[in-house]
Amino acid sequence: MPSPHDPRQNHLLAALPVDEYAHLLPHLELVPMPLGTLLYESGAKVRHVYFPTTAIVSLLYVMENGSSAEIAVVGYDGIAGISLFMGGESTPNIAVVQSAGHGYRLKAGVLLAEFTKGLDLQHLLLRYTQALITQMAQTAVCNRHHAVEQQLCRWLLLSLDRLPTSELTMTQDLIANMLGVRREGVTEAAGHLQAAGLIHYSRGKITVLDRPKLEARVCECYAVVKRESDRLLSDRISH
Amino acid sequence: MPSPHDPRQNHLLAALPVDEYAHLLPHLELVPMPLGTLLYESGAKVRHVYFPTTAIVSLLYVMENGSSAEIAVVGYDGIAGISLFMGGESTPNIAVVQSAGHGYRLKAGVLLAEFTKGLDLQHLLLRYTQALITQMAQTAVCNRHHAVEQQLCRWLLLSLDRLPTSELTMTQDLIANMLGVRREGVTEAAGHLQAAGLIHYSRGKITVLDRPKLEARVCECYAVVKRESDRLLSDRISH
DNA sequence: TCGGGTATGTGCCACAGCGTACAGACGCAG
DNA sequence: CTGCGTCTGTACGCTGTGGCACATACCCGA
Repeated sequence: MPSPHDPRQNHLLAALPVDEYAHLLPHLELVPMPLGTLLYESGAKVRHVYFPTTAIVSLLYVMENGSSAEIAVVGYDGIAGISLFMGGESTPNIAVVQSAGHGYRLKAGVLLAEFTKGLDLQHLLLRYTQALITQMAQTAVCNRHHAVEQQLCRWLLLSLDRLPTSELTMTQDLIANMLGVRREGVTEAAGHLQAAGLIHYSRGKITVLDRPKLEARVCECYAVVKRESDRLLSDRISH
Repeated sequence: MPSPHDPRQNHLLAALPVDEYAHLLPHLELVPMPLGTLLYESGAKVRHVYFPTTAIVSLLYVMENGSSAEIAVVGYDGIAGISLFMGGESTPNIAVVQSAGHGYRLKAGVLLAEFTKGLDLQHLLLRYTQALITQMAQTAVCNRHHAVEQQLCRWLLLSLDRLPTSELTMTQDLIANMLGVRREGVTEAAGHLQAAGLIHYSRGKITVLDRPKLEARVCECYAVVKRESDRLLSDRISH
């Protein structure tokens, strides 16, 4: 009988060849990741990296005045803590659990040792980092040019892609913090989407009813990120 | 008598230990980089990487409707073409010369071979990439929360940091394309700065008269990027 | 069952930025 | 010196979003 938890639910771990995976496996520690957990603080040294399986992690920048903006989002497709192997050990951003679930964590030293060998893990993590860079770049573009409603669509789709069901637990207030807009703006945009029958929500539960229509309404940013992620992280790793 | 052109004007090349630098040196090709040169197209395979010395390169995303937004800027502090060693070979962005000058380019294969050895060059490029990530993330934040005038200040300071003089050749129209705003918005913001005696400009020449006051008026984004770049790329590389 | 906290809906005003149009101002080529 | 193209300045209305205030709806626990 298979365990409900398996590190290979994370796509990066799943893409590793068996021998490299075997090196990491004894060190992978299953951790619950409840909503709101702070994985990294701004400027703090990274002690563990996290491979989410069912949780979703949000990378945020918090401004001096307290308002915030989401930079990128990480789910079972990725890893939180790239500054470790990029060599900086910390970033000015924070990482917060946006959707509760589980993940596997690894002590910094273990990952670094394996990364330094320069084998498949390194290639994989660097390609993933490039996908993350694309996501950040597109976030910048979207923040510049697109309306709140479109950004909400993008955000919903990015979350949906990282969840097993089409229901997400997330208040409008939290979404507003992620997007860096007013809560009322989210209320209004979500009202439109609900009126059009694309979603249903009530008190922190959002259900996506019609994903195709959502994709029809989103800005090009979503597709750019999706296409690039698929390209970079198709299971066949090309060297 | 020293040549006016020296690869070590580029800080990444300058930070390399002599033996690794020696491997690259025979392959480094001095190239003029006139204003507007397209170094990479969206999705095109990277054939060369560029180490600017006196030129400045802008990484842009161009939307389907033709409008654009700057993602990050690269000068003598960096390298254009990170997708090569990150493993993706291409990105959805373009790279354009924003300020004319020179740089050294290297064939993709040469850089990749040296990068794969996993020595100082690799560490250096990855740390630089992290600095670039910070710049992108902060661009996203700035686009979300800050006014055009502050973004103009940030843009001027980022450019100034990568130039030898305090004069930049750049029409307001071009700046507007970079920032992804209207030309009139730049005119207005620049008018304020000129009235306050911070800058002087006329027909494509902008002279910064009072940098300290410019730094006083810029949003926190500039300092975040600067601090992180300095931290990651101080000449002593820590392993 | 009732109360209090939380989540959502709505309205109002202010204003920055967009789209558009057009008027100077400057510089270079002829 | 003249004319034309380019760059910069200014004005107008419009809309999306921010800041604020408050009303309603829902849930959970006492």
